[in-house]
Amino acid sequence: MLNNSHYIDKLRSSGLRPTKQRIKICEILFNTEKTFHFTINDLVKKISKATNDKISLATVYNTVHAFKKKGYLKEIPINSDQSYFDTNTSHHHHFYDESQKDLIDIDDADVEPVKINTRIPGKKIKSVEVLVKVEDAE
Amino acid sequence: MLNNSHYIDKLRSSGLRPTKQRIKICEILFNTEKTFHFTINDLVKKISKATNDKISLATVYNTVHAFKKKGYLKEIPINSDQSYFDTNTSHHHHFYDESQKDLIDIDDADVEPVKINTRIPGKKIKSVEVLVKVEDAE
DNA sequence: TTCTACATTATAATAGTTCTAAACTGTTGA
DNA sequence: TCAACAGTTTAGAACTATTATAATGTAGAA
Repeated sequence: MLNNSHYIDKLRSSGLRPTKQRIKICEILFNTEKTFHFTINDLVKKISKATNDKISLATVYNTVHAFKKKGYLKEIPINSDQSYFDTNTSHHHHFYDESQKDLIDIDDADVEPVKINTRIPGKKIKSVEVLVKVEDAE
Repeated sequence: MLNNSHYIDKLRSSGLRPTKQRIKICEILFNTEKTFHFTINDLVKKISKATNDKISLATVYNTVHAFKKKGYLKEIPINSDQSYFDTNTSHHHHFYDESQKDLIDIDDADVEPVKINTRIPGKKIKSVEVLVKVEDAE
């Protein structure tokens, strides 16, 4: 059994009740050193590997959306049949290998800051995402 | 009646048979001075406004995908419940107003070229897309 | 004109996601 | 401690965008 008090505090402090489902999902998403990308489907598989108490699909969706809203997850804009999420919420961009359907972080040091020299009146910038699509070089 | 020989040539030269459905869709997509963004649903509505001969949904999907493949349309990577396409195939980026679900072109002159100082071995870059999400400034 | 490969069509199927409404649970405060 | 309530979970239905199917139609070549 892991020490979950950290997650309990984290959840409670952001106004989310620390239910056992949410704590379990926190463990799966945030207990690793390395951050990673996942789809809902990936997460469901991880959950069923990690525990015998199954978590309903609706709860997985609810939780992922709640975590996204609280800033614990980021959604990555890709055209795909499913949504990709990232446990790395720090500023960074992505490669997307369409043939392999593989998402790869780009170290922020490897990207010159993107300068947008125009604004939309009455709007403020929420995020700037760069997606670099790659394919096999022949 | 418009002069469609241009579209007929365009279609034929790219190996697509110039059917009346494809020509009609060309008229709707490419007859305007200004380029624009659309979803499949938007396009279906435009078609039903523009003509009495309805075009089946499957054909609309087929045609949009064929046009995309030929480079007449670009798909814009956004997380959304539906895909967005752009009749502007030149290099440029986008603002996305999530509250209004509104996509806005960013003039390429207003964006400093995005420099990616890393590569994935064996892969070549296919596209670099910047998506700037905005929200209402309070 | 006839043939054939390509296109269109209506409809069914699929898949990701959201909704619903009932059961359950964490939290608060008496 | 316990009742009460709001927030949460759940199974399954519903929804929606998209793709597949298979029959019919059509453009283009011979």
